[in-house]
Amino acid sequence: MRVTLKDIADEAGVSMMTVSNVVNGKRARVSPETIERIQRIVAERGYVPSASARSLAARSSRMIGLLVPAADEDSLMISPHNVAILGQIERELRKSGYHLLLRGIAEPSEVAEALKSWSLDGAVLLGFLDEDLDRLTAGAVGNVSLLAIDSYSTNPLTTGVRSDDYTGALLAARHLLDLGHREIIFAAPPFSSVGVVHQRYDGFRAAFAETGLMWTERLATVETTTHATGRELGHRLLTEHPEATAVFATADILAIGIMEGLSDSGYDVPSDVSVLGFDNLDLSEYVTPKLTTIAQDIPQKAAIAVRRLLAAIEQREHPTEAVTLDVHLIERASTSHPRGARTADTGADWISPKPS
Amino acid sequence: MRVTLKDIADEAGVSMMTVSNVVNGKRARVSPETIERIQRIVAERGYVPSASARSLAARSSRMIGLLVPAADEDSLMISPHNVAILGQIERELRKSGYHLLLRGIAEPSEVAEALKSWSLDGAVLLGFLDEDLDRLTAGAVGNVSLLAIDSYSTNPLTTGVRSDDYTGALLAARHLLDLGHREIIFAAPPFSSVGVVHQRYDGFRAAFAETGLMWTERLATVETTTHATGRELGHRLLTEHPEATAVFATADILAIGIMEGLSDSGYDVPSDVSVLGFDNLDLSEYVTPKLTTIAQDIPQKAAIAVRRLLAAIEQREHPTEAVTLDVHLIERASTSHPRGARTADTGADWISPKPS
DNA sequence: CTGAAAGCGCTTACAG
DNA sequence: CTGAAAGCGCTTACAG
Repeated sequence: MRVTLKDIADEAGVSMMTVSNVVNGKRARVSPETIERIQRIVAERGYVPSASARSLAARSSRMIGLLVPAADEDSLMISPHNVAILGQIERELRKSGYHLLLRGIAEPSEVAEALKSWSLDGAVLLGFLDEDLDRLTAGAVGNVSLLAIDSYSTNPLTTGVRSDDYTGALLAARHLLDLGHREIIFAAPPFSSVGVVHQRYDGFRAAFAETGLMWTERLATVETTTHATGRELGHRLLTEHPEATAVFATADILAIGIMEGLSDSGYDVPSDVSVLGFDNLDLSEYVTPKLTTIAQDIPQKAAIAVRRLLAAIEQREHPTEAVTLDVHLIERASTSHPRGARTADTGADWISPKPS
Repeated sequence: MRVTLKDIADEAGVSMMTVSNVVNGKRARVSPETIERIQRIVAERGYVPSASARSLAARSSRMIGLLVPAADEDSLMISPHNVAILGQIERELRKSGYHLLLRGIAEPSEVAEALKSWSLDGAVLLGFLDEDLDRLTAGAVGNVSLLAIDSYSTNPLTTGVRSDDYTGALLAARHLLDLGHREIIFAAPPFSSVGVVHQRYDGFRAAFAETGLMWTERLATVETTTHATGRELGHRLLTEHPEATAVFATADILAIGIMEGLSDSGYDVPSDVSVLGFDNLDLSEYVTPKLTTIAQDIPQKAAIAVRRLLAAIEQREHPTEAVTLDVHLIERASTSHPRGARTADTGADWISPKPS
């Protein structure tokens, strides 16, 4: 039923080895005529090599794992940012003749399991916290290449590829400072001393330091980075921080939730409070007002990640230097100069909203 | 280096077969003590079976392909709707011990190629047009189960799982008719006589028929279902259809673009034009005004798809009856009664919008 | 309840 | 430039 190497070899009157060489593009070892004849037969018979057999014999699968966090009973929570990454990663792998195994990871041991089970040549870790990386890579075999997206971990088993989070936050804070804001809230999920959010925290504070100002610690913490928690934060923001005139949120989706929460509570963005995000999701242009944010080059991030991973795999070398990609500010309508006074009664001293 | 079945067998003093039976849960054939001893050794040694070897020997991979359209040089275009589906599919497969190969399909032949190469047990086709399904499944081998999401194709090789698109559009049109609208535009990508959009077209017209009204054919066609094309449509909508008071768009993302285009052109939604979408994306609650839309149960759609696919695989039967899932209307702020007169000057005869 | 043998479809040295 | 043989790590009948 299935067409095999042997079938092709028999029909072509050559050995399996020769067919194998042709199929795998090792043409130096075969005469041109033989190559052509074999290729014709392959096409005619619709021969497709068995990836399992190849993996088994060659100890390499040409398959890469894309590992993402998954609570045990939950669906994969793929953020809009990570969807874009995923799509690009698949494309880059496909272009290079690799396949992609998508796998949700509920427990650390599952990383090693996936790696071993399918003899994966490598894996991309997407969406994990740096704090968890060591535990996750614990059982990884020596010869698989691991790459973590958005990681600042110094874990020697993984390479990191990320945007310049420090500079992004610096640009964000600078923008708000330039507009005249002084009381700026840093809205973020809980963060430790390592990782993306901490970098943004550092960059944010650095902007104050530059200008000689002191940043009064105004952290607003959300449990998770979602629209819902952002909205909730928006509701209580000016109650808890009545002096605030601006918010920098570490993600667009969070910023958008905050804008809605503020709006619910009768505040206007940006005239009462400026809001600035991070990611430049498509979504940030769909909301009202359009979100000022920090843009990362997501396709480039994914492309570089794949290229580095494949380089490591194919040359059997493990580059450990991380890569950091540029970011820039995109100014839209959610930030403006601060007002002197503020009132929760939007009807009072009414300011003409931008035509929506 | 790698721990194999044989290693475990040797250490346990039994045959490979016995270990294989234990690992695969065929416990009826092994004594309890042996089972326990083997399981202990497996855990100690960190034995993970080789999926390639198993696939090769068993002619079944326990791997399912998730096949999505991909232009050759493009990244996977995964719509928000399909992201949700993807996450759920991965979860359901994982729960059942299957793995997921994610693959972009640029040419029809790649479907058969992916299927054969990895000896996939089955595949889910996500995001393809019904028109293309026959061509895509052409080279599919007999024993793989194929399932198409959102398909009305009668292709005998595939099962379809979809939402009740006809009823969804019916509910949408009824809602607008009930509000008093008569001049309603049907905004959609180009569609043929089969498939999701056509179903919605039929349901839409059926609502008019119910009430004894005639629907004057007011089709507004967009090239693709995206925010950008929607916005563009919004710009020209009332120029091309000055009598229109409402729009039903076949997707939320399109509806949201249309709202923005209308707004750009100085029209107010819903007081000038009501807009109604389809999908109930998270996004539909983030925009202003919040979008009235038709909700589908996406997790259920994915879960049922996987369950049916696995049932077909494990029982070696090919159910061909398609499944249709319920939908319902979610009324938010983008629809309201039509106005008698209309003017591009939103300030004119102002109607109080629903509190957002 | 347990085992020995054949075979799944390839690739990898090693020869010539 | 081409080939014969061994082996990758499993499962599948078939025996006992």
